[in-house]
Amino acid sequence: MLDIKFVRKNPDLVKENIKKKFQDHKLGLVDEALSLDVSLREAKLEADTLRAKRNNASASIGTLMREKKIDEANKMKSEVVEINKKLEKLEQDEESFNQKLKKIMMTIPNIIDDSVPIGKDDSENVEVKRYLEPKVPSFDIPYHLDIIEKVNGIDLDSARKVSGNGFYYLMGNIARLHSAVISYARDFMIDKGFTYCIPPFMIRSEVVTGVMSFAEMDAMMYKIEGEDLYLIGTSEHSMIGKFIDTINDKTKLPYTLTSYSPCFRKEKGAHGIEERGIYRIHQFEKQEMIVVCEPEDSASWFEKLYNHTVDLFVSMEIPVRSLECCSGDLADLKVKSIDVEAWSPRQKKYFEVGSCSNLGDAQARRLGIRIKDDQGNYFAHTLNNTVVAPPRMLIALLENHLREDGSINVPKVLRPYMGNIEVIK
RNA sequence: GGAGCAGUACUCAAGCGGCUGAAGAGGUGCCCCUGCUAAGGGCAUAGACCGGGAAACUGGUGCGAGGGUUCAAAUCCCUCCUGCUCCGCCA
Repeated sequence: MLDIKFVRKNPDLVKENIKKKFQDHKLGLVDEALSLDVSLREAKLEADTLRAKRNNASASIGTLMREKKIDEANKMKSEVVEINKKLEKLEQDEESFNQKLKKIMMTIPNIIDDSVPIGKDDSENVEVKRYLEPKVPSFDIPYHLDIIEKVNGIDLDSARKVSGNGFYYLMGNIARLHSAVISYARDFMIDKGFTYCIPPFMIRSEVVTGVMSFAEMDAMMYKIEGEDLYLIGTSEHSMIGKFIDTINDKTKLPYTLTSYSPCFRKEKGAHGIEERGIYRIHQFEKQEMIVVCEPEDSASWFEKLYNHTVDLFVSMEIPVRSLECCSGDLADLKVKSIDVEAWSPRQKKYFEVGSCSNLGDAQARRLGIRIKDDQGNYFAHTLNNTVVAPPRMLIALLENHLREDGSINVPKVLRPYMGNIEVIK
């Protein structure tokens, strides 16, 4: 969400940015917002003047009553009643202008970073760099589910019976591998100086509507019946929620947090649940990182964040690449975004295992996350990035560490978390 | 989950319909006094958000949140949230 003052001063820049994102249908919104802004300020000025009159009149009624000048007081009272009648309409206008303006401002995209490549959709995303050589072994790599089933690592039949499609029982060493990845990722991030955090897994509707749009909410969030609570779709929800409406002491920044949580998603719409496997499911676990920092530091944090994910995967000997989101594929709130993709030797292509975003001050403005110094206060910048989401990343791990006999090599860094097992058979 | 009490500025706290945008105390800052220390005196100290104005300045909102009653709400009523105490129930 942009600052309306910024739009007032730079309408052309805002329009230019919309064009860069190939959302020309939104161009009209800029002028619409500006004219609503004018109407809103006019209504506000008029209403404020009336409110000032009312405050004065009410104060003098008090004085008159004390002096027992009842008649005069009653006369004033009826004046105030008149003012209130006029105000009623004006206040409605104020409210409706404000709502409309806010709604439009929510859909005007954030100004993207100059470095973001221009492109229409995800087909024009740009590979930034590859890490480790993407190898294809001489033997065939089976579908990930088959790999896991061969080592008795999953029970989908029971999960379907107990919870339905989109759930799984991870079993034995695969379950252990899953936990090992989470534990390793946690320690990896702690070593990078992040503060480990286990957040609430349910959040109030107030927070939900703060951190996402209604459409997203409908497509993703599970509601707890009879409670004003939703299961989180990612720990980012609780982690950013932690900072809603806060004024943060400049000296305490940056906040660099890494959080663990299960994630619950309806996955309604677009893709749906895959029939076979653990690529897209209703419940998974994720280690996340978020940063709340000074505006001038967000660009450098962005670089650090996605590189942490890259380093983590490289340390597990999984080839990855960084892929920059082009302008057209970039979500409206984001200034810049890079996906980390892992190599799939089966599909002979990379697939997404993490996503790193710099939101600039857009999220902070929307949620009221501010920084205070002796000059005053201003909006923080926020960033978030996946450290690792094991069920999905397990696909990459299994495919890249599969041996010809169907056993799975445990990456060295994970062995301490696996009772020093070297191979899963 | 039940019962009771509470939520006011950096902190504690008074106020319980108009004279309160908020007494008082502490803290903090500046100044004075004191050989040093302990102590004392004076002055200042609501941040935030949204408007208007070239500016000086000025209007509005704001006493946990949201509604309501009233000419007028920190103050009365309702809902919710949070904290504390007791009971119940549990890892």
